[in-house]
Amino acid sequence: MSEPANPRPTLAAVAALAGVSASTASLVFSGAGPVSEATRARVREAAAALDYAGPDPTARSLRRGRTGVIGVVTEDRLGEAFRDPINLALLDGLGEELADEGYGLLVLPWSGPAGVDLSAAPMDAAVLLGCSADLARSVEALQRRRIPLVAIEAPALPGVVGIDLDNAEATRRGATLLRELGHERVALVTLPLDLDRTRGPLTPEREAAGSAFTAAERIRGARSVFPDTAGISAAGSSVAEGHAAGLALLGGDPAHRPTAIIAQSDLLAAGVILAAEELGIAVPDQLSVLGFDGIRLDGITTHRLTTLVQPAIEKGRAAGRAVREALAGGAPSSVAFVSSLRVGTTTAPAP
Amino acid sequence: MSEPANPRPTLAAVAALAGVSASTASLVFSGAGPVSEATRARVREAAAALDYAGPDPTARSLRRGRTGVIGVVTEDRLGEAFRDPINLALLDGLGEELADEGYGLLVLPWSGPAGVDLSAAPMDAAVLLGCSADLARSVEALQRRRIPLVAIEAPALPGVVGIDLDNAEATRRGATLLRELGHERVALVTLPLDLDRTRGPLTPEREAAGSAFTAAERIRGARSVFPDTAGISAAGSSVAEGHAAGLALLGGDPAHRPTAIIAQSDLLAAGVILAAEELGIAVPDQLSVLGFDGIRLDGITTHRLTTLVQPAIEKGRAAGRAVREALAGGAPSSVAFVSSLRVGTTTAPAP
DNA sequence: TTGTACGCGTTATCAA
DNA sequence: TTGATAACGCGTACAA
Repeated sequence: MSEPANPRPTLAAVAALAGVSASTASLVFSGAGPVSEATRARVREAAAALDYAGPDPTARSLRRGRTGVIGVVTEDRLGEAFRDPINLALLDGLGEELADEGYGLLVLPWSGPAGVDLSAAPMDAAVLLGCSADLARSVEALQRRRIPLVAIEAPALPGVVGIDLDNAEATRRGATLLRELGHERVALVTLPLDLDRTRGPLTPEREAAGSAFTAAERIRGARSVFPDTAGISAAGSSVAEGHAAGLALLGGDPAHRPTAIIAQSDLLAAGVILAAEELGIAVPDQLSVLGFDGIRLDGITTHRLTTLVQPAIEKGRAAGRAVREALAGGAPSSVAFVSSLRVGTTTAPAP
Repeated sequence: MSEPANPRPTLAAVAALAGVSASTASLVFSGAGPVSEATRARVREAAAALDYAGPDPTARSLRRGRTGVIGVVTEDRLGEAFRDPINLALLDGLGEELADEGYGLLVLPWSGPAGVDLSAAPMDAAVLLGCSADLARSVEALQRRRIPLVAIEAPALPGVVGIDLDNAEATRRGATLLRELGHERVALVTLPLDLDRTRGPLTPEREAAGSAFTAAERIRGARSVFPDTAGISAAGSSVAEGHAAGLALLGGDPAHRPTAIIAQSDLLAAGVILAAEELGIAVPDQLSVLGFDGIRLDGITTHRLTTLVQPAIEKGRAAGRAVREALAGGAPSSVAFVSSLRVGTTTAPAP
């Protein structure tokens, strides 16, 4: 006398128990269409009796042609991708525009051939978060599915809505400030150049082989002011990485050591400052440090970082709105955001 | 002469073009079943000609009864939930066990009635991340769907696999250390007590009304050593919140001010230390600080925090494994993890 | 090795 | 206001 398995009841079962047709029962749950109070009550009763959870999402998706899911394609391991405050802000913005509208966000860590199969994940649209590397391949796989695609800071691609940032121009403005302060020996601490994310000195070969769009753009902006600037590419956007890069750049002969460092993120910049302090190099008197992002650095440093503030949440919102517009049948256009230079206490005239 | 719309081709269309039946074409894409090289090639060709992206995920899900999606139910706004390093570590662990197996993670921010509809999201199983509040209601909605449920640090619930932590016992061990060091005036800085997340002094009313399981357990552990300990509940797990709480607790008369503070997270503890330093209170000589979590505090503080190290990634992995086991037809059992006290440089004998 | 038949659980359309 | 019918796009017995 074993308890019978209790399989998921179907709409048909509920309808049968209520003594109505499946289509009528469907109306009760979807709310679309006129149903008499009496039958509505009977159907609800039957549903309760069977412990019916409502229409099966998969069947509904198939029938309606919509899943209510938006894919968010990230390049990294999951935790890694979301350790970047900028991506978190983006997620917040996306959430405001999408999750609050009832969409779920399907996070798809995708690095090249590994990871989730982009062509098999159920979704109505996709947002590409940090996929500048190998972007083309993932876009290709997704475009075949005829779903709207939104890419954050990626090279322009036909049929893909871009949410862009003035990475080169903004960095150029920051570099110009340093130049005006008299700096000549300037070094770079960049974001990872590619999927490998290995820390190491910038070389023409490594830069050429790099696939990270944002990093490359910011390098370009810096070089437009300091043409031959060298530096180090970090293995991630973190205080620890900035610290390591800072030690490497600042450990040498004081006469030749850089008087300013352009870091490609605020976390990297904070790490550089930490390294400088450890080495007894005063910021900003002996070393100016420029960041990028404009995030809050609670507790990490007491300096007010000079940095390029980017509208990260706005970028997420714009991406979310683009998705909604596309799903509504519209043809959203790309958006370009601009960063603003916020001068803090980490930049000063060259010593 | 407008370009005709290019609708998503179906498997049937591909089959037709290739001159085979739909079922044969299906075999080509699923790989299951023997197909001659010749027909396989013809089907692939037809698919290429039509720019076919592969079987429709939704239809496939309906037919197979699996979506390949695991829901991750979070309590907060998205960015907020992932700003907690512990949740990030959990996500990493989950990713290792699930994303690497091809599952996508569907992030569902759910706070009470608002947010995504849990009964409408397509998923094969769900992991409840920080849903101790209002847990019962979300579990109810999900259990009707007959999908496996895994809850991280939640009150035991029938039919839900628990991934638990010794929050009370671990805190008790930390508190015991403080007691042995001679501390008597001890204050708490707790995680948010409920969904409201308002910062404020602990009162019996607020504690009773609180719904956050982890916070309550850790309070319980602390009180088992210091029965009447009061304190402040933070509005989140961040350095800034810890800082604010620290200022409030330490600003008073030195003769009555606490000599030790038990913070319920490392970020809160770091904030408390910052506040103490601002007030000229030396850590650990004049104030001992205890954290919880055992995360890396790169750059935030130079102290080595005395804290309770919890195996966060392991928790995520365990949750992922439980999901896989349940999906494979097994009956995974709950797992209880233990934290270990790591004594650093932020605790010392009471002054 | 290939094709036929059927159903997965819904919802849209239309007629009653 | 309700019900019958037909898809949605695919996978899987089973038969050929």
